[in-house]
This record gives sequence, structure tokens and C-alpha cells, in this order.
Amino acid sequence: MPKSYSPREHEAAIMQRWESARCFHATTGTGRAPYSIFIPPPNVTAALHLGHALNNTLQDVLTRVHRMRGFETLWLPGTDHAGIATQSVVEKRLLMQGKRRTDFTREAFIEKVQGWKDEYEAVILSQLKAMGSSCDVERTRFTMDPVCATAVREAFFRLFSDGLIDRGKRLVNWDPVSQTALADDEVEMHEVDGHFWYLRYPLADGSGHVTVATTRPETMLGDTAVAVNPRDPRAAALRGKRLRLPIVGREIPIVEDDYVVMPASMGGDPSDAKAQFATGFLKVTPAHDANDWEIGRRHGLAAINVMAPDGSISDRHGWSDVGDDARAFVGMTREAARTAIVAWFKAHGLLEETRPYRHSVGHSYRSHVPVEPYLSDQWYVRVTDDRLRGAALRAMAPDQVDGSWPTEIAPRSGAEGDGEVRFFPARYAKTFQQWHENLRDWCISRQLWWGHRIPVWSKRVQGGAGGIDLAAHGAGHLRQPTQHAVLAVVRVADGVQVSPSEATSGEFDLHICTLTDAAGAALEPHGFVRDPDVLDTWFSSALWPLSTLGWPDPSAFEMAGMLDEFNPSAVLSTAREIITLWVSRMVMFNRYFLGGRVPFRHVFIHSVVQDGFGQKMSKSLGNGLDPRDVIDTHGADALRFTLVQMSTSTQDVRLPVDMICPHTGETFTPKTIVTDSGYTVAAPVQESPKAPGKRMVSSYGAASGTAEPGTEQPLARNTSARFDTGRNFANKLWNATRFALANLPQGRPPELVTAAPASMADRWMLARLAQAVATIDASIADYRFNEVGDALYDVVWRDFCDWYLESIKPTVKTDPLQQQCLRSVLDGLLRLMHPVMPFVTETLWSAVRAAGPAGVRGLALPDGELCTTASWPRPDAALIDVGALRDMERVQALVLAIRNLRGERKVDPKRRITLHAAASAMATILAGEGIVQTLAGLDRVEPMAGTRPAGALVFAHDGEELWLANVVDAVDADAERDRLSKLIAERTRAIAGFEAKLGNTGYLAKAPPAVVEETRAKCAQAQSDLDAARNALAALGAGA
RNA sequence: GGGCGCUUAGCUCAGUUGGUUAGAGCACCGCUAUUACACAGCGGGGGUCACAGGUUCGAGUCCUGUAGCGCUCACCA
Repeated sequence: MPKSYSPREHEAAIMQRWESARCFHATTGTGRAPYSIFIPPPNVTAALHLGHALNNTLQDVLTRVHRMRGFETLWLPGTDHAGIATQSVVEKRLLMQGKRRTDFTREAFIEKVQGWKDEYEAVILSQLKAMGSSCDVERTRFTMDPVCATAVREAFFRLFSDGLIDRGKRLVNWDPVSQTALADDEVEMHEVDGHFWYLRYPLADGSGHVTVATTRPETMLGDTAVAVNPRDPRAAALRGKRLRLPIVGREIPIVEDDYVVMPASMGGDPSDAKAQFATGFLKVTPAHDANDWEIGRRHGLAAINVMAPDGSISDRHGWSDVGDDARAFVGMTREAARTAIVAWFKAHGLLEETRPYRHSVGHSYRSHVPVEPYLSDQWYVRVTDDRLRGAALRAMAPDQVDGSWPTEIAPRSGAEGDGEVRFFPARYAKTFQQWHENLRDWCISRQLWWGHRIPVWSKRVQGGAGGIDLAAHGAGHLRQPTQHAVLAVVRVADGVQVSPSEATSGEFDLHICTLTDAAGAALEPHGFVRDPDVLDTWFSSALWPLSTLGWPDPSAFEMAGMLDEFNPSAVLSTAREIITLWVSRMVMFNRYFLGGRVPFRHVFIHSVVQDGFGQKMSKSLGNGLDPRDVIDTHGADALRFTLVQMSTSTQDVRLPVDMICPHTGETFTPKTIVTDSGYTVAAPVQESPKAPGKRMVSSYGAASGTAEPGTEQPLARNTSARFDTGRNFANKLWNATRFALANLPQGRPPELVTAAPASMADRWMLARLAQAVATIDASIADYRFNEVGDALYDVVWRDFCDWYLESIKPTVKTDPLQQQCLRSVLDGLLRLMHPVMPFVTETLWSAVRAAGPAGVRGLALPDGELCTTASWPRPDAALIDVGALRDMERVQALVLAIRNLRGERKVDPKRRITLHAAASAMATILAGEGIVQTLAGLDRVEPMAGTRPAGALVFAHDGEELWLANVVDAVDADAERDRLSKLIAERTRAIAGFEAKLGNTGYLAKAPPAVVEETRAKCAQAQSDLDAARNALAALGAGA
């Protein structure tokens, strides 16, 4: 075995072995209890980043632990088509070639997106492999593959049939760049420096004007009223009056509505920020503002849409009274129109004032431009229905519900799935609950080409005296829903759904949802047209726990039994922003479609990895890490261990980002600058710390375009010194194993596997191993991953390497029983380490196996071909030998005391010294069976007797005075006095503290007796230490 | 504005129901090429636990308030 572990020499081969043995493939009918996890499918837009690496590592740890515990374990991998995100990256790429999406047919464009998807899906799957993810690759799914598509079609059809999907003209969040609607949670709020413009609207009778305040003057073209609060003192005088809308010339009413905030000067609430800016008159633009839409509905106002889908001013989407003045604005972008309209008001003396105003504006999470509230027809899932929202709330574990939920939510009924979803950490249950309590209907149509196309065919028809004659439209067979098609008739005027016979006058839309494309296509000769839009990506993601297992008919995809075996899954591991986007919808859909069954029993929310300055890692800041780089420099196990150890239950963790100098390979901390927007980033160009004069470009430099990487100044990769911990740990395990193997002869008798180790060191080590198993089991159960990492580090490095291996060095070569213990402990440790560091443990596994069978009494370690399928250690409780633990604790304390003295007096490490031990220390040394001598570098131990040898150092331990002789060649009296004085000062302070406590009557009366007793003992011991040190100092003084 | 989280050693973080003199890793200082490992070993220095009150015999831990940082929901009059 080489002296150090080199990950890249082993990782690929190990993965190969696992795969060819199909270790990660799960099936039905094994008789084993199922344990399943669905991977949150990463978007096919880009390669996996560190956040994915974290989430995948944690899922893999859970998966591997349960596999070793004997569960039938399924970790199901896959990818998400990520509609808008993927479409926009492909469009961006086309744009660089000077092409647009509309230059292609829909089919040709989708072909291009498909190409991108294939490329990144392959990258993602290879990254999963490189990280050691033990997923069942044979069951890899993609949200748009035929299996998932079948589920999406079925789900839409059922929801449509059950009246949970409907179409409506409403204000949506419109992204004018992507030209699609967005769901509420796809809108990000950003602070923007804007203005309040105060615009005068003249009264139609020429008797004056009112002034409205607005941040969006361009929407005034669509104003259909001005509202005033009925309690406003000015309201009465204006009642019944009308206004002449400037530019447009439209005559609009003044309406009275409670919604309007009165200015502080007119009796408004001065603490309301709005009252500071308000004039008391609110321009009402129902087609361009959600609140105005509501006001418009209350007062029967028209909604005049003055914009095209690209956000430009347009007279072709609902605006008809365009006069000569207004014509000039048509065709302008919304930004240009804003400027021009303000200028117009100014030029006409109608701009009263302009005030700066900083406020939050919704931006598209994809194109990052301000979202436009836009009037359009969209499909909605009525998630506010109790069958969906109520079911999600009822799924919450009762003890995690905060207070009680709204009265319109039906109570828990003991139905399947009720109360079964639990959040870790528990505080995230609140996020889930609040989201559902304030839920609004979910807009699911997206005006994109990439995605699941909406399975609805529509036709606009006229109503007639006897209702609509369906047969005349080729839909006669749909008077009653069939297995393959369902009809909805919607009155165009108000969007209300009616029965065909009720459609007696006016226009109606016939919407037919079909289960198959063929059924839809059959309608096309009759004038039906398929909806061009696609579904929100989250619609298919919401079905992930169902669709991946073949729902609605698993046997159709050779997955018979899978759905019942592996749904519900054990846990969903994800980031907290996903609670609203995805967790909620999975719970609603899974429960709805599977008779109340929840998709997962636990939701684990992992922390977000930030850079060293507490900033989110992002491409544009260049502060991210590529997991592939870390695997390359440190190995997958190092990446994994470090991520596990970082995973605390806080909401974010910091990972200081370092840089690798491309000239020297050295890791260094880059120089930083602060950007205009206040981010701390690596300076674009960095100087090599070790190669003077050589330069490099940082990721930020490249991402921001402020520095061009080239041969003179290459791009430097990011890394983090934090991963050294993981790399060092893997190497430590490697070397500990190397040492152990060197001490384990071949051909040990097999009967030793049931023998009970006799030596104190062996019994202690087995006890520590047993304790570590208990700690790790408990931590895994609560998803406290950092504790798993710490427990492994402690038992392997501190207990096994530092103490156990050092202790047994003199004896292990000749003691077969000890060899068996060493063999077994090593075996157990490899198993415990495996879920976190699968590669190094599997690499070592075959070498360790060759050393003969493992196991001792109380710890069965059945042999296995591979570590990954070996059984999880289950030590007998009796292995926790409290006597050995107590003895070893005393041994360690004595050893540390002696080492401390050696270090302080700079005793040559090689020098063997003599201890004169009093009764208690002597007992410890005997109990230690030679370990103290080995670890403290003693050549002899003698009882305390007679006079102190010349030059012997005095020290106090465990309330006793002890001597160390043969320590130095010449006594340095000054150094010795310093040491003793320091000790005296320290003990004196401690004793004062103890005595203060013990002199407190309240303490003696109220503290538990055991605590008081402990304090007394500590005080007495400190007193003995003090006495010993004082004696020594006095003796030294006399001798000097 | 509502909700949530964080503030402990130079850095990154532990600290379970309040109970010894608050811990770890990295970094730093000293010693060590010793036959598992220098990606190491041994020893050391370093914190009035953000601040101010309170409860308690006893507070890093519980309560109240303040400040700073961050996330999230709502809000474009």
C-alpha cells in the first residue's frame, strides 16, 4: 500500500464495481422493508453546483446507511426539463448566432432544446456518479419522458374532470421578455429607486382637477376611473363628477372605495407609509394593477389593456379609444412611454410634483426584468379547494401545527396520510403552514414551447335558443364525460362555466380535455384548436413521486408493484425555497391521486451554502465552487465528508472560497474588491503569491467580463481549504488501515470471532465503537448530519488512531486476541465510515477482508463481498464496558498530565523518564496495563517512597503529589519556579470560585446534592494540587 | 410591515432538557524526520459566548428589549 491515499486512482474503478454488481438497484418482492428517496430532479439547464453536491451527499448518506441496515433501498435519480429556464438558455445561445426562437418551427426549436437537455442530462448523471451517489441509475427518469408524460396527462385530465382546473381571464405576473405568465412564487422582489409622479386629471366640467400619485405613469393610458375614500372630506363635493383623462381624452368616473388611503393631512393614518405619499386620489387601471382589478370589479369598471405582450404600448390588445394625442405613444416600450408621458404632463402643466421613492418591484426570476401585471386568459389549478389545500394542511404532523388553521379547512378525519408529514428542522413546518393558509389559485399555463403541452382543444361558438348543439361541433358524444374526453363550456363574457343547454345567448368557449392526442386530433376537423401553451414545470415536478414509479399504471412500464412499495418515500431532502414551490404541490397531488397517501413522511431542509462573506454563491459573482474541481483536487470522499460535517441545522453555512494559482498549484486567499452593488468578490485579476509577476483571472473577472482569461493570465479555479479536512481524514483512515494490516498476520484461528477481548485497551475501544454507533444512529434519525461527521472523526481519529493504535503498539504483534479486536474494530469503522466516505472505505475493504474473518463477542460482523452491501454494525449493549471507559479516562488524564509537563519543560521526546507514583496513580497505571508507560514515555514506575530524587519535577494529579525523575540533565530552577507559580495562581483562582459557591447558602439548599458533592470534591482536589505545588516551590526555594 | 434564523477563539462552527475552570477543526507558536500517516505526532497561546435588563442558588443555554447580518412572505399610491 502506498503511503497516502490517492482518490483518483480508485474512485472510477470502485464505482464500476458497484455498478456491475447492481448494488443500487431496487426491486419489489424481496421481503425487505422499503426505504426510498426521490431525488429533487436538478434542472437540465446547467451542471450541478455545490448546493446539489450537498443535497446529494446527504441523500446518499441516508440511502447507504439504510441499505446497510438491510432495507430494500431505492434512491431514484432523474432530471427536470425546467421549462422557462431551459428554453431561455437555449434562446440566449441562439441569440448569439443572431437567431430567434420564432425563426424556427416549434418542432425544430424543441429539437434544439432537446439537444441541450441531452448534453446536460449526461453531465449531471456523470457528476452524480463522480460524487459516489448510490442511486438506481436503471430507474433514471426525466420529467418529459414517456413515463412522466403519461402521469402528467392523467393528472391534468383527472383534475379537469373533477372541476379543479379552469380557465380564466385574470391579471397574471407577466414576463415581457420571456413573454409568459409566471406563478406568484416565480416573482422576485427587488428594491428599486423610483419616483412618485403627481399627475393632475382635470374635471370634465372644467371646475378644477384632482391629483393622483403614481409610480407607473405609463399605465394611465388604461385608466378607467379615479377612486377616493368615501370618508375623505373632499369626496362629497366630487360625488357624481367625471374626469377627462389627459392624453387619451377618455371621460372617466370618480368612484368611492374604502381601499383608498387618505393622506395624513385629510385624516389618514400618519403611521401608514402610504399616507405620506398619497393624495387621496387613486388612478384606477384595472388591466394593469391587481388592486385596481379588484376595485374595477367592485365598481363595474372596464379593463382597458394598453400593452402588447412584449410590454410595449399597443392599441391592439383591448385599447380602442386611441385619440390623436395618444397615438404618439403607441409602439413605445413601457420604459420610453413612462418618460414620454411624464414629459407630456410637464409640458401641459399637469405635472404637479416629482418625488424620489425607493420601493420593491416584482422581477421575473428568469429574465430579471420587472414583471408586468397583465390581463390574459390562463389555466389555473384551484389549489384553494379543500381537496388540495386542506389535504396539504391535514398532512402536517399534529404537533408541528402552529395554532389552528383557518375555519374553512376541514378538520383531520383520520384519513390515510393525515398528520403524517414531519419537517426537520421543525421550524420549517411553519413556512409550509403559512403558505397554505394564504394560498391563491395556481396559474399553470406558460406561453412557452418547451414543456408538457396543455391537453385541451378549444372552439369559440355562439349560443342558441336551445343551448349549444354539441353534435354540430363534432362533440355530441361529450354530453357526458367519456373515459378519454371531458367538456367544459365557458361563457366568454364573464368566464362562468355553464351546461351546454344553458348556453342560450352570447359567445361560449368549448374546452375539451382529452386523455390521448388521438382523441384531441379527432376534434380538429370540427374547428377545435389545441391550446398552444405548455404547463408550468412544477406541474410535472409535483407528480415526481408518482410519475417516476409509473403512475397511473406501473405495470404498463414494467414497474408493477413499485408504486405501492416505494411511495410514500421516507424523506424528501431539499432547500427551503422549495417548500412552497414543490413540497406543497407534491403533497397536494400525491394525496389527491393516491387516496390521501403522502409522498414522503419526512421533509428535511438542508442549509444553504454561502461564500465566506455570507453571500449566496452565484455564477455572476464568481464565488461558486464546481464539485468536479473539488473531486479532482481532494477526492469525492473529501467533498462529501466536509459537506456532511458542515451540515448543521442552521439556515445557512459559510464556506470561505479560496483560489488555486494556475502557475504554482498553490491554494491562496484571493484579494477582494467590493462591487457597485455592494458584493464582496475576488478582484478580477490576481497576482500569484508564489510566482512573482505572474497573474491570473478570477472567476468573477471572467463572469463580469472585466478581465479576459488567456495564456498570459489563465483563469484560476476556485476551491476551499475546508475540504482539506476531508482529504486529511481519508488519508488518516488509509494509514491507520495500513498500520493495522501490517500487524495482522494471515491465518488467525477463526474461533477468535466469538472470543471476548481481555485487555483494557481492547475493551475500551470496543466500548467507544459501540458508543459511536449509538451516536450516529441517533443523529441519522434526526438528520443531524454534522453530528454524524463529528462522531466519525472522533472515533476514528481521536479514539482509534491517537489512543488505541498507540496503546497497542507494544503488544499487538504477539497477542492474537488483540489482533482479532483490531481486525474487528477496523472492520466496524470502515462500515460506519462507508456512507459518508464510500470510496476510500470500499478501496480498503478488500484489503481488510484478506486479513481473515472479523467479529468478537458482542459484535457480529458478517463478511460481505463489498463494503457497500455489508451490514451496519449492531454492537451488543454489553460492549459498552463502563469499567474500561472509566479506567481509560483515568489513564488518559494521567498521560496528558505527564505529557503536559514534558512539553512545558521541553523534555526530549525520546527521553525515557521515571514516574514516582502515589496510590491513586499507581492504581491507574495498573489498570492501564502498560499503556501509561507507552504513551507517556516512561521507562519505570516506582512507588512514592523516601526522599525526592534530585532534579525530580513535582506535579499534582488527581489530588496527589507525584514526581517525575530523570527528566532533565540540569535543573532549571527559574523555569521550574515559573511553572509552579503559574499552577499555584490557577488553582488559587479555581478554589476561590468553588469556595464562593460552597459558601452560598442558597446553593447548598437548592442545588441537587450530587452537584454540591461534585463541587466539594473538585475543591478538595484543587486544594491538594495547590499544596503539592506550594511544597515543591518551597523545596526549590530552599535548594536554591 | 408579518414570519423565521443568525451573532461563541483570527476563520468556519459545536454546545441535547440551565449545573465542573465554554469545546472542535483550520490558522498561529514551540518541539519532533520515531519503524501507519508531515494530508502527521506531542505540547502551547487565544473567547468577560453581539449589547442591555430580568428570572434563578447558578444563564452561552430561559424571558424581555436593543443593534447588526441574512432568508422568506406581503407590498409598484
